[in-house]
Amino acid sequence: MQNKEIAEIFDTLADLLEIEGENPFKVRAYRQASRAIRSLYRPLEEMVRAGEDLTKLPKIGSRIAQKIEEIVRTGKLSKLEKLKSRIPESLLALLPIQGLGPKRIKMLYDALHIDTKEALLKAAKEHKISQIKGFGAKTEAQILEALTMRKQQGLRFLFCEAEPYADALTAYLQKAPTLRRVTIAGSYRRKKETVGDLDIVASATDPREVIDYFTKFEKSMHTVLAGDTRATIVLENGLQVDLRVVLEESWGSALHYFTGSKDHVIRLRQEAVEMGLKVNEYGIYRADKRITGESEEAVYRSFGLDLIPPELRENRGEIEAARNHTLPHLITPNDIQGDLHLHTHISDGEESLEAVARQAISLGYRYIAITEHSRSLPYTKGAKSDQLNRLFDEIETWNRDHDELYIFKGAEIEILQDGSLDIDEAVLDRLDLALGAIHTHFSLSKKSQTDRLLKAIHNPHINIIAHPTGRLIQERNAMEIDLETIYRASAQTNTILEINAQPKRLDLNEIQIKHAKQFGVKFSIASDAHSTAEMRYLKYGIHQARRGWLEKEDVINALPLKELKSTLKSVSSKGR
DNA sequence: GCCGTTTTCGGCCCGACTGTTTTCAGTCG
Repeated sequence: MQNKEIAEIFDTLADLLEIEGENPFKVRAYRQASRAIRSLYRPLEEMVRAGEDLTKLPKIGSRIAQKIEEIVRTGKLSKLEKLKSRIPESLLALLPIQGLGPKRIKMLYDALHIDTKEALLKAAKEHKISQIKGFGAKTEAQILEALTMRKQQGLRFLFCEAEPYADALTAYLQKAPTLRRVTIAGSYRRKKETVGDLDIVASATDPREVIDYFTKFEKSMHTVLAGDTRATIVLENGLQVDLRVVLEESWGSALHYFTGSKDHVIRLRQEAVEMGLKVNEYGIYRADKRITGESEEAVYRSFGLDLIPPELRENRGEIEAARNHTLPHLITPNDIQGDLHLHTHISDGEESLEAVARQAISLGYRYIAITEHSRSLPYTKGAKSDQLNRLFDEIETWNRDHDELYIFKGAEIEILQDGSLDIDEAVLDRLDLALGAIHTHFSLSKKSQTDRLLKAIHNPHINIIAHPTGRLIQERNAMEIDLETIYRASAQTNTILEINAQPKRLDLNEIQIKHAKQFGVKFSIASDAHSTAEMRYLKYGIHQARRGWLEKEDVINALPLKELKSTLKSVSSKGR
């Protein structure tokens, strides 16, 4: 039982209890516990087995600790099972529908026994919903419409999918009448790997004018709501966009509030209450007197905190660090000196060595590594030894003729099921840099998978473990691995862990990165590009690294060429 | 159900918008 699954049980419990009408604070306690569990480094299963005191964890008290123990022991939670016998679990599918919350779902169920989307659709079409007390024709129409929207399916967009729309909206809004400033806030500003919607904050002398202008955006399909200071539209691709417009004096407070995360903001508001202050999106107030709110710096300063970068605002220790002036100096794109995971048309890439090298130069890199797949993978068109040898000759020629960019002779070597490497010894000897990677057998037992990776980590030829957990966002779960063991072994052998920047991978994730760093692990942020265009993906890896609290010193491809070369040598002398 | 240098009881962030209310509940962020 993974932490994620335990967290899901508490989410389900919270949702069903809320529909049943349970005390909202109790419901929230379960949700907070769920979020806390998702942020944990260590598997709860392991902690329970070791008899550790779970109530030491934030948001976990004695009652929830007992429930976690029950879940780990039996795989189920009897309280939830009993609840399901009173309320059909299928009602949960109705919660994401815009405009439907727990109260109305309960009313629909009590009045018409609606317990599925299909039943809801049928009732709406037959105009039965508008006849229920508390519902009307507009609500019925709204439900019908919401049933066809993407958001109600609970789907999130990859950051890079939202990006072009974010850019287009920013450019569009900059021309809005009376506008002063505009910024995309929310999870997009925090650089999360996926975003549920776009939150935009603007300041203007006449907010209403900006709202009107916003709803006329050409890619808007539908206006969900539009008031004096707020509006919501849905774009052609189903992406929902919320705009909030404030006066210039509230810019900082509004930006802070709409950047979130929710946990971060609530935490600060709780502290505000203790300090006798009130915080809302318009400013910070003592009694009824407004103290500040014009900038984010000022907002944090009024709490005695340093400015916290958006990527860290998750209530995972950043507030304490800001108070102690120990926030990390996060790595920036300018720190990156090169990209250590790249493909050309020799394996499954699209372009030539020359094209990749030229692109690297235009990106300002000092070095790159070409890392073709080793032979065993049919779908990745693994390179044969003679092909690799010719490629390496070509690289050596390049390095002889060019000073501006150094190319490492690399390979992405398949780690076989037993942990051995799928590559010819002769090729191995010519490599400057070897990535070890897993592309098959994702569902081995935790023990076998961990042993498989450990063997590769201890292999003196392997410098970097590429996309260590194998997850694909919204497609494939991370492999079951004992990550602490992997971090410890990586640190001990100076084996680098990759932060793979492919938008669907972003592997390791931010929680794993932050945890691994505590073990002394070093990282490579790499694009894994299969075309020159994809080389720009590296920035998504930087997002992830920043969310994982990484500094320049944690990242080997922020090193100058000479130091990187000696670092790679020290890796291949591991275990000797 | 969690939490605690004012507390082991009594709090729990705060506000906008909509529809169906006849003064506000529900939903959302």
